[in-house]
Amino acid sequence: MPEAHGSYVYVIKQLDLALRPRFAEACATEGLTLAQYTALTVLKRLPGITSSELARRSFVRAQTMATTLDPLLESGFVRRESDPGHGRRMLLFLTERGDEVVARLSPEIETLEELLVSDLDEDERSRFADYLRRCRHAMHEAGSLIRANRG
Amino acid sequence: MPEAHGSYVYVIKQLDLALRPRFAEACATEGLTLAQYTALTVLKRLPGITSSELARRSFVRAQTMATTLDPLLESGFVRRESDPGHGRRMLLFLTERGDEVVARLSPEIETLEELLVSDLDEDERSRFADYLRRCRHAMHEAGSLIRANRG
DNA sequence: CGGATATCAGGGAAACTGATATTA
DNA sequence: CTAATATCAGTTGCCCTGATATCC
Repeated sequence: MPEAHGSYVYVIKQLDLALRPRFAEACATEGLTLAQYTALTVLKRLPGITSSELARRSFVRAQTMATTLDPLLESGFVRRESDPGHGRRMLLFLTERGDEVVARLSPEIETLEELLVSDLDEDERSRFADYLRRCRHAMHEAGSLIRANRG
Repeated sequence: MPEAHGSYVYVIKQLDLALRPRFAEACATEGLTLAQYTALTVLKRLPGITSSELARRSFVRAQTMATTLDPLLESGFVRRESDPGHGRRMLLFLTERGDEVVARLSPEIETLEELLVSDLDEDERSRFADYLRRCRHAMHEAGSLIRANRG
């Protein structure tokens, strides 16, 4: 009877805050920050992506993604190749070590996921995951306030 | 067929990132930061709460909430009263101006909420809101890594 | 004493804006 | 010329840890 609907934004922000310290703690066991781990998982799904495209998909600016990637390139978790046929583009790939570190972190992340949805049954979890993705899709469609440089 | 379930954590982080700039932009029209607006809305629902309790409900530390509240006290959006019967506790209340500023921002936040769930029908929105709250509840129950000082 | 509150001080991850060189 | 990429530099919001004084 109070605020029956709405306040999705507010609760999502709260959930992000609640998850962040545990998520970051897990990542830290492998010397990764939260943003770095997230970039690695996207790169695992989309090998050969550019840094700018990775930024768009992650809802951040190209400059932000570049600083996230720098330590990953130095550590050898990610490697770059020049795009043949495009002199400026650099294509990104997970290295074997990068793939391994993501794999090592999976169990801990799984545990955190399980904690998050521990009050939901199987059907609810499926729907929840579906809703989350459709919301993300809507935000992508809505068009980036996040264009190239100097929006 | 790929990662059918799981990755809630990752998608929630993405949604938070996607919403943040728009959310912050709306708040900025009234000179508020995101964290400040969020604190005001909680205070509206729970008048007479302490700063520490507000921090717990917001999944942040007491020190963090204190710095969020400082400008709100200075601006006169929030006022404090000594807890009668407890010499140290300070009870927090929204002022009339604080209530007004939240009201003025409501339409813009509503628009953002609508954008977020624009791909979901009415039933799905209800369920989504329910799932989000139950996840938040689970995280609260899980017990704060966030205790008093010096965890 | 321990537990919780309030508060001072400093640090860090991660986003931002602005500007520039290069290339399709 | 325009759009997009990559990258250099500085800024900011906002979380953290550590420490201290007060109060039940």
